Amino acid sequence: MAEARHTRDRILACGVALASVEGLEGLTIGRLATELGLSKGGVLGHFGTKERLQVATLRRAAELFTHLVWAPAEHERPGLARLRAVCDAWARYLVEERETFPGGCLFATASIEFDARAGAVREEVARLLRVWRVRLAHDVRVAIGEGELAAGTDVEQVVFELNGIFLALNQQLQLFRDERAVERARRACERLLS
Amino acid sequence: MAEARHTRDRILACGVALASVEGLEGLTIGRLATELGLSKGGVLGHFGTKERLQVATLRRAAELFTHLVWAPAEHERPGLARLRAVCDAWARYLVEERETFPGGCLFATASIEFDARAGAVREEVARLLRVWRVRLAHDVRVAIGEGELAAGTDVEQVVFELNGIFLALNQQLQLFRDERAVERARRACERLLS
DNA sequence: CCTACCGATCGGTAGG
DNA sequence: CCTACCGATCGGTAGG
Repeated sequence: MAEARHTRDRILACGVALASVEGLEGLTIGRLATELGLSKGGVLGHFGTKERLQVATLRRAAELFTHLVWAPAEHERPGLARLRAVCDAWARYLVEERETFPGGCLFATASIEFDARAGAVREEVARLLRVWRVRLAHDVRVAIGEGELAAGTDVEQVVFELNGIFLALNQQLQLFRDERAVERARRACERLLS
Repeated sequence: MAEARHTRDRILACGVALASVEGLEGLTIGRLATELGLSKGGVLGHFGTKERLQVATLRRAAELFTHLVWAPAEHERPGLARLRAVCDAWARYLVEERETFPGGCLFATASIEFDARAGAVREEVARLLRVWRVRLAHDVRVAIGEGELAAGTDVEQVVFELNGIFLALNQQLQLFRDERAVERARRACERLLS
Protein backbone atom coordinates (compact mmCIF):
# COMPACT_ATOMS: atom_id res chain seq x y z
CA MET A 1 0.00 0.00 0.00
CA ALA A 2 1.16 3.51 -0.80
CA GLU A 3 0.18 4.79 2.63
CA ALA A 4 2.40 2.23 4.35
CA ARG A 5 5.26 3.32 2.11
CA HIS A 6 4.68 6.92 3.02
CA THR A 7 4.68 6.09 6.72
CA ARG A 8 7.93 4.18 6.26
CA ASP A 9 9.45 7.24 4.60
CA ARG A 10 8.34 9.45 7.44
CA ILE A 11 9.87 7.04 9.96
CA LEU A 12 13.18 7.00 8.10
CA ALA A 13 13.38 10.78 7.69
CA CYS A 14 12.81 11.16 11.41
CA GLY A 15 15.18 8.24 12.10
CA VAL A 16 18.03 9.81 10.13
CA ALA A 17 17.69 13.08 12.04
CA LEU A 18 17.37 11.35 15.40
CA ALA A 19 20.30 9.00 14.79
CA SER A 20 22.45 11.90 13.64
CA VAL A 21 22.05 13.41 17.12
CA GLU A 22 21.63 10.41 19.42
CA GLY A 23 23.43 7.72 17.45
CA LEU A 24 21.93 4.59 15.94
CA GLU A 25 21.68 3.00 19.38
CA GLY A 26 19.98 6.09 20.78
CA LEU A 27 17.48 5.80 17.96
CA THR A 28 14.78 4.17 20.10
CA ILE A 29 11.49 2.85 18.86
CA GLY A 30 9.51 4.58 21.58
CA ARG A 31 10.98 7.95 20.82
CA LEU A 32 10.40 7.59 17.10
CA ALA A 33 6.80 6.59 17.81
CA THR A 34 6.17 9.58 20.07
CA GLU A 35 7.73 12.01 17.64
CA LEU A 36 5.63 10.68 14.74
CA GLY A 37 2.38 10.17 16.63
CA LEU A 38 2.50 6.40 16.10
CA SER A 39 2.48 3.42 18.43
CA LYS A 40 5.67 1.44 18.96
CA GLY A 41 4.09 -1.51 17.18
CA GLY A 42 3.32 0.78 14.26
CA VAL A 43 6.96 1.78 13.95
CA LEU A 44 8.50 -1.63 14.48
CA GLY A 45 6.07 -3.32 12.09
CA HIS A 46 7.87 -1.73 9.14
CA PHE A 47 11.23 -3.19 10.06
CA GLY A 48 10.77 -6.19 12.35
CA THR A 49 13.67 -5.52 14.70
CA LYS A 50 15.64 -2.54 15.86
CA GLU A 51 18.72 -3.78 14.02
CA ARG A 52 16.85 -3.77 10.74
CA LEU A 53 15.54 -0.29 11.50
CA GLN A 54 19.14 0.80 12.04
CA VAL A 55 20.28 -0.70 8.74
CA ALA A 56 17.34 0.87 6.89
CA THR A 57 18.19 4.24 8.46
CA LEU A 58 21.78 3.94 7.28
CA ARG A 59 20.65 3.10 3.76
CA ARG A 60 18.34 6.08 3.68
CA ALA A 61 21.23 8.27 4.83
CA ALA A 62 23.35 6.84 2.02
CA GLU A 63 20.66 7.75 -0.51
CA LEU A 64 20.61 11.29 0.86
CA PHE A 65 24.41 11.48 0.77
CA THR A 66 24.45 10.33 -2.84
CA HIS A 67 21.83 12.89 -3.73
CA LEU A 68 23.53 15.74 -1.90
CA VAL A 69 27.22 15.05 -2.55
CA TRP A 70 27.54 12.81 -5.57
CA ALA A 71 24.68 14.00 -7.77
CA PRO A 72 25.85 17.66 -8.00
CA ALA A 73 29.31 16.50 -9.12
CA GLU A 74 28.40 13.48 -11.19
CA HIS A 75 28.27 15.24 -14.54
CA GLU A 76 31.59 17.02 -14.16
CA ARG A 77 34.47 15.69 -16.22
CA PRO A 78 35.85 12.55 -14.48
CA GLY A 79 39.19 13.12 -12.77
CA LEU A 80 40.35 16.21 -10.96
CA ALA A 81 37.40 18.41 -12.00
CA ARG A 82 34.90 15.96 -10.56
CA LEU A 83 36.97 15.39 -7.42
CA ARG A 84 36.94 19.12 -6.77
CA ALA A 85 33.20 19.29 -7.34
CA VAL A 86 32.72 16.38 -4.92
CA CYS A 87 34.81 18.10 -2.25
CA ASP A 88 32.76 21.28 -2.66
CA ALA A 89 29.49 19.40 -2.36
CA TRP A 90 30.83 17.36 0.58
CA ALA A 91 31.67 20.51 2.52
CA ARG A 92 28.34 22.08 1.62
CA TYR A 93 26.54 18.95 2.81
CA LEU A 94 28.26 19.11 6.20
CA VAL A 95 27.51 22.81 6.65
CA GLU A 96 24.07 23.18 5.18
CA GLU A 97 22.18 19.98 5.91
CA ARG A 98 21.58 20.80 9.55
CA GLU A 99 17.89 20.06 9.15
CA THR A 100 18.37 16.61 7.67
CA PHE A 101 21.38 15.73 9.86
CA PRO A 102 21.17 17.98 12.93
CA GLY A 103 23.95 16.01 14.64
CA GLY A 104 26.29 16.00 11.67
CA CYS A 105 27.21 13.33 9.15
CA LEU A 106 25.51 10.08 10.13
CA PHE A 107 28.37 8.02 8.69
CA ALA A 108 30.88 9.75 10.93
CA THR A 109 28.60 9.04 13.90
CA ALA A 110 27.77 5.46 12.96
CA SER A 111 31.32 4.47 12.06
CA ILE A 112 32.57 5.56 15.47
CA GLU A 113 29.59 4.05 17.27
CA PHE A 114 29.85 0.59 15.72
CA ASP A 115 33.55 0.29 15.01
CA ALA A 116 34.04 -1.92 18.05
CA ARG A 117 30.85 -4.01 17.80
CA ALA A 118 29.99 -7.02 15.67
CA GLY A 119 26.81 -7.35 13.66
CA ALA A 120 24.80 -6.23 10.66
CA VAL A 121 24.97 -2.51 11.44
CA ARG A 122 28.73 -2.45 11.58
CA GLU A 123 28.94 -4.40 8.32
CA GLU A 124 26.56 -2.00 6.60
CA VAL A 125 28.48 1.10 7.74
CA ALA A 126 31.73 -0.41 6.53
CA ARG A 127 30.19 -1.44 3.21
CA LEU A 128 28.73 2.01 2.52
CA LEU A 129 31.99 3.74 3.37
CA ARG A 130 33.86 1.33 1.09
CA VAL A 131 31.49 2.11 -1.79
CA TRP A 132 32.16 5.80 -1.32
CA ARG A 133 35.92 5.28 -1.26
CA VAL A 134 35.83 3.26 -4.44
CA ARG A 135 34.10 6.18 -6.08
CA LEU A 136 36.72 8.62 -4.86
CA ALA A 137 39.55 6.26 -5.78
CA HIS A 138 38.21 5.96 -9.31
CA ASP A 139 38.44 9.69 -9.96
CA VAL A 140 41.86 9.90 -8.35
CA ARG A 141 43.01 7.16 -10.73
CA VAL A 142 41.53 8.96 -13.72
CA ALA A 143 43.22 12.18 -12.62
CA ILE A 144 46.57 10.38 -12.53
CA GLY A 145 45.93 8.86 -15.95
CA GLU A 146 45.13 12.29 -17.36
CA GLY A 147 48.28 13.75 -15.87
CA GLU A 148 46.25 15.99 -13.55
CA LEU A 149 47.93 14.40 -10.55
CA ALA A 150 51.60 13.34 -10.37
CA ALA A 151 52.32 9.95 -11.91
CA GLY A 152 53.60 8.44 -8.65
CA THR A 153 50.55 9.46 -6.61
CA ASP A 154 49.31 6.77 -4.20
CA VAL A 155 45.56 6.48 -4.80
CA GLU A 156 44.67 5.08 -1.37
CA GLN A 157 46.80 7.75 0.27
CA VAL A 158 44.74 10.50 -1.35
CA VAL A 159 41.46 8.84 -0.37
CA PHE A 160 42.72 8.38 3.20
CA GLU A 161 43.65 12.05 3.49
CA LEU A 162 40.42 13.28 1.92
CA ASN A 163 38.49 11.24 4.45
CA GLY A 164 40.52 12.78 7.27
CA ILE A 165 39.84 16.30 6.05
CA PHE A 166 36.07 15.79 6.14
CA LEU A 167 36.10 13.96 9.46
CA ALA A 168 37.98 16.95 10.86
CA LEU A 169 35.56 19.38 9.24
CA ASN A 170 32.57 17.52 10.67
CA GLN A 171 34.10 17.66 14.16
CA GLN A 172 34.99 21.31 13.85
CA LEU A 173 31.48 22.22 12.71
CA GLN A 174 29.61 20.09 15.23
CA LEU A 175 31.69 20.25 18.39
CA PHE A 176 33.18 23.72 18.01
CA ARG A 177 30.59 25.33 15.73
CA ASP A 178 33.53 26.73 13.81
CA GLU A 179 32.44 27.58 10.28
CA ARG A 180 35.87 28.91 9.38
CA ALA A 181 36.85 25.26 9.14
CA VAL A 182 35.09 25.10 5.78
CA GLU A 183 37.81 27.31 4.36
CA ARG A 184 40.46 25.12 6.05
CA ALA A 185 38.98 22.00 4.50
CA ARG A 186 38.94 23.69 1.12
CA ARG A 187 42.58 24.65 1.41
CA ALA A 188 43.55 21.16 2.58
CA CYS A 189 41.79 19.68 -0.46
CA GLU A 190 43.59 22.09 -2.77
CA ARG A 191 46.93 21.17 -1.26
CA LEU A 192 46.10 17.50 -1.70
CA LEU A 193 44.74 17.76 -5.25
CA SER A 194 47.51 19.67 -7.00
CA MET B 1 40.78 6.23 52.63
CA ALA B 2 43.36 4.62 50.34
CA GLU B 3 41.06 1.69 49.60
CA ALA B 4 38.30 3.95 48.35
CA ARG B 5 40.83 5.64 46.10
CA HIS B 6 41.93 2.29 44.76
CA THR B 7 38.33 1.30 44.04
CA ARG B 8 37.80 4.59 42.24
CA ASP B 9 40.85 3.87 40.09
CA ARG B 10 39.55 0.42 39.24
CA ILE B 11 36.18 1.89 38.27
CA LEU B 12 37.81 4.47 36.01
CA ALA B 13 40.13 1.99 34.31
CA CYS B 14 37.15 -0.21 33.54
CA GLY B 15 35.09 2.84 32.59
CA VAL B 16 37.64 4.07 30.06
CA ALA B 17 37.72 0.67 28.37
CA LEU B 18 33.95 0.29 28.42
CA ALA B 19 33.28 3.80 27.13
CA SER B 20 35.84 3.30 24.36
CA VAL B 21 33.66 0.47 23.05
CA GLU B 22 30.11 1.45 24.05
CA GLY B 23 30.44 5.21 24.26
CA LEU B 24 30.06 7.38 27.34
CA GLU B 25 26.28 6.90 27.26
CA GLY B 26 26.67 3.14 26.95
CA LEU B 27 28.89 3.27 30.02
CA THR B 28 26.15 2.13 32.41
CA ILE B 29 26.45 1.94 36.15
CA GLY B 30 24.98 -1.55 36.29
CA ARG B 31 27.44 -2.93 33.79
CA LEU B 32 30.40 -1.35 35.52
CA ALA B 33 29.19 -2.80 38.82
CA THR B 34 28.82 -6.31 37.41
CA GLU B 35 32.20 -6.22 35.70
CA LEU B 36 33.93 -5.08 38.89
CA GLY B 37 31.98 -7.23 41.36
CA LEU B 38 30.47 -4.19 43.05
CA SER B 39 26.94 -3.02 43.70
CA LYS B 40 25.51 -0.13 41.70
CA GLY B 41 25.46 1.97 44.84
CA GLY B 42 29.13 1.16 45.34
CA VAL B 43 29.97 2.49 41.90
CA LEU B 44 27.77 5.56 41.93
CA GLY B 45 28.88 6.56 45.43
CA HIS B 46 32.26 7.63 44.05
CA PHE B 47 30.77 10.05 41.56
CA GLY B 48 27.25 10.99 42.57
CA THR B 49 25.65 11.01 39.14
CA LYS B 50 26.26 9.34 35.83
CA GLU B 51 27.23 12.67 34.29
CA ARG B 52 30.01 13.11 36.82
CA LEU B 53 31.15 9.55 36.20
CA GLN B 54 31.33 10.41 32.49
CA VAL B 55 33.37 13.53 33.12
CA ALA B 56 35.71 11.65 35.48
CA THR B 57 36.16 8.96 32.85
CA LEU B 58 37.08 11.57 30.24
CA ARG B 59 39.61 13.14 32.59
CA ARG B 60 41.19 9.79 33.29
CA ALA B 61 41.40 9.18 29.53
CA ALA B 62 43.10 12.56 29.16
CA GLU B 63 45.69 11.60 31.79
CA LEU B 64 46.36 8.39 29.89
CA PHE B 65 46.61 10.29 26.59
CA THR B 66 49.08 12.73 28.10
CA HIS B 67 51.14 9.88 29.47
CA LEU B 68 51.10 7.88 26.24
CA VAL B 69 51.35 10.59 23.59
CA TRP B 70 52.75 13.73 25.16
CA ALA B 71 55.20 12.31 27.72
CA PRO B 72 57.34 10.37 25.19
CA ALA B 73 57.75 13.52 23.07
CA GLU B 74 57.91 16.15 25.77
CA HIS B 75 61.70 16.26 26.06
CA GLU B 76 62.37 16.55 22.35
CA ARG B 77 63.47 19.92 21.06
CA PRO B 78 60.37 22.17 20.77
CA GLY B 79 59.26 22.77 17.20
CA LEU B 80 59.37 20.32 14.33
CA ALA B 81 61.35 17.65 16.17
CA ARG B 82 58.81 17.50 18.97
CA LEU B 83 55.86 17.61 16.55
CA ARG B 84 57.27 14.59 14.75
CA ALA B 85 57.76 12.75 18.03
CA VAL B 86 54.17 13.57 19.01
CA CYS B 87 52.85 12.21 15.72
CA ASP B 88 54.83 9.00 16.17
CA ALA B 89 53.51 8.54 19.70
CA TRP B 90 49.97 9.45 18.61
CA ALA B 91 49.97 6.73 15.95
CA ARG B 92 51.51 4.22 18.36
CA TYR B 93 48.82 5.05 20.93
CA LEU B 94 46.05 4.35 18.40
CA VAL B 95 47.59 1.06 17.30
CA GLU B 96 48.96 -0.38 20.49
CA GLU B 97 46.65 0.66 23.29
CA ARG B 98 43.97 -1.86 22.41
CA GLU B 99 43.85 -3.08 25.97
CA THR B 100 43.31 0.36 27.50
CA PHE B 101 41.04 1.61 24.70
CA PRO B 102 39.60 -1.49 23.01
CA GLY B 103 37.16 0.63 21.00
CA GLY B 104 39.75 3.17 19.87
CA CYS B 105 40.49 6.72 20.98
CA LEU B 106 37.92 7.78 23.56
CA PHE B 107 38.13 11.41 22.45
CA ALA B 108 37.18 10.48 18.91
CA THR B 109 34.24 8.51 20.30
CA ALA B 110 33.14 11.10 22.84
CA SER B 111 33.47 14.08 20.52
CA ILE B 112 31.14 12.45 17.99
CA GLU B 113 28.77 11.19 20.67
CA PHE B 114 28.30 14.54 22.40
CA ASP B 115 28.81 17.01 19.59
CA ALA B 116 25.05 17.55 19.28
CA ARG B 117 24.10 17.52 22.97
CA ALA B 118 24.34 20.18 25.63
CA GLY B 119 25.83 19.65 29.06
CA ALA B 120 28.92 19.10 31.15
CA VAL B 121 30.21 16.13 29.15
CA ARG B 122 30.20 18.00 25.88
CA GLU B 123 31.95 20.97 27.49
CA GLU B 124 34.62 18.71 28.96
CA VAL B 125 35.32 16.95 25.66
CA ALA B 126 35.62 20.29 23.90
CA ARG B 127 37.86 21.68 26.62
CA LEU B 128 40.23 18.71 26.56
CA LEU B 129 40.49 18.78 22.77
CA ARG B 130 41.21 22.51 22.89
CA VAL B 131 44.01 21.96 25.40
CA TRP B 132 45.56 19.42 23.07
CA ARG B 133 45.29 21.74 20.10
CA VAL B 134 46.95 24.55 21.97
CA ARG B 135 49.84 22.23 22.64
CA LEU B 136 50.14 21.29 18.98
CA ALA B 137 49.74 24.90 17.87
CA HIS B 138 52.55 25.96 20.17
CA ASP B 139 55.07 23.64 18.52
CA VAL B 140 53.87 24.59 15.05
CA ARG B 141 54.48 28.22 15.96
CA VAL B 142 57.94 27.45 17.29
CA ALA B 143 58.72 25.49 14.12
CA ILE B 144 57.75 28.51 12.03
CA GLY B 145 59.87 30.79 14.24
CA GLU B 146 62.86 28.50 13.80
CA GLY B 147 62.40 28.44 10.04
CA GLU B 148 61.57 24.70 10.12
CA LEU B 149 58.20 25.44 8.53
CA ALA B 150 57.59 28.05 5.83
CA ALA B 151 57.11 31.58 7.13
CA GLY B 152 53.59 31.91 5.76
CA THR B 153 52.31 28.68 7.35
CA ASP B 154 48.83 28.95 8.88
CA VAL B 155 49.11 27.47 12.38
CA GLU B 156 45.44 26.52 12.76
CA GLN B 157 45.48 24.96 9.32
CA VAL B 158 48.26 22.58 10.32
CA VAL B 159 46.50 21.65 13.55
CA PHE B 160 43.25 21.09 11.64
CA GLU B 161 44.93 18.77 9.17
CA LEU B 162 46.86 16.88 11.85
CA ASN B 163 43.60 16.24 13.66
CA GLY B 164 42.05 14.93 10.45
CA ILE B 165 44.92 12.54 9.83
CA PHE B 166 44.50 10.91 13.24
CA LEU B 167 40.72 10.80 13.05
CA ALA B 168 41.12 8.98 9.73
CA LEU B 169 43.73 6.65 11.22
CA ASN B 170 41.47 5.82 14.15
CA GLN B 171 38.61 4.98 11.78
CA GLN B 172 40.82 2.91 9.51
CA LEU B 173 42.18 0.91 12.43
CA GLN B 174 38.89 0.39 14.23
CA LEU B 175 36.31 -0.02 11.48
CA PHE B 176 38.49 -1.62 8.79
CA ARG B 177 41.24 -3.14 10.94
CA ASP B 178 43.66 -1.79 8.39
CA GLU B 179 47.10 -1.43 9.97
CA ARG B 180 48.63 -0.19 6.72
CA ALA B 181 46.90 3.09 7.54
CA VAL B 182 49.66 3.75 10.09
CA GLU B 183 52.10 4.19 7.22
CA ARG B 184 49.56 6.44 5.44
CA ALA B 185 49.20 8.61 8.51
CA ARG B 186 52.97 8.84 8.78
CA ARG B 187 53.29 9.93 5.17
CA ALA B 188 50.49 12.47 5.53
CA CYS B 189 52.26 13.95 8.55
CA GLU B 190 55.53 14.17 6.65
CA ARG B 191 53.83 15.90 3.75
CA LEU B 192 52.26 18.35 6.20
CA LEU B 193 55.39 19.00 8.25
CA SER B 194 57.95 19.81 5.57
C1' DC C 1 -1.93 0.27 12.13
C1' DC C 2 -3.80 -0.13 17.47
C1' DT C 3 -3.83 -1.44 22.81
C1' DA C 4 -2.00 -3.99 26.33
C1' DC C 5 1.36 -6.36 28.03
C1' DC C 6 6.18 -9.03 28.94
C1' DG C 7 10.92 -9.24 31.35
C1' DA C 8 15.09 -6.60 31.52
C1' DT C 9 17.63 -2.70 32.45
C1' DC C 10 18.17 2.16 33.13
C1' DG C 11 19.71 6.18 36.72
C1' DG C 12 19.05 7.08 41.19
C1' DT C 13 17.54 6.90 46.36
C1' DA C 14 16.85 5.23 51.25
C1' DG C 15 18.54 3.23 55.08
C1' DG C 16 22.01 0.92 57.08
C1' DC D 1 30.53 -0.25 50.64
C1' DC D 2 25.75 -3.25 50.92
C1' DT D 3 20.50 -4.63 49.98
C1' DA D 4 16.20 -3.31 48.51
C1' DC D 5 13.61 -0.57 46.18
C1' DC D 6 11.55 3.49 42.96
C1' DG D 7 9.47 5.08 38.32
C1' DA D 8 10.78 5.23 33.58
C1' DT D 9 12.10 3.27 29.48
C1' DC D 10 14.05 -0.30 26.68
C1' DG D 11 13.08 -4.02 22.59
C1' DG D 12 9.74 -6.98 21.51
C1' DT D 13 5.18 -9.88 21.38
C1' DA D 14 0.11 -11.11 21.29
C1' DG D 15 -4.16 -10.42 19.64
C1' DG D 16 -6.99 -7.80 17.09
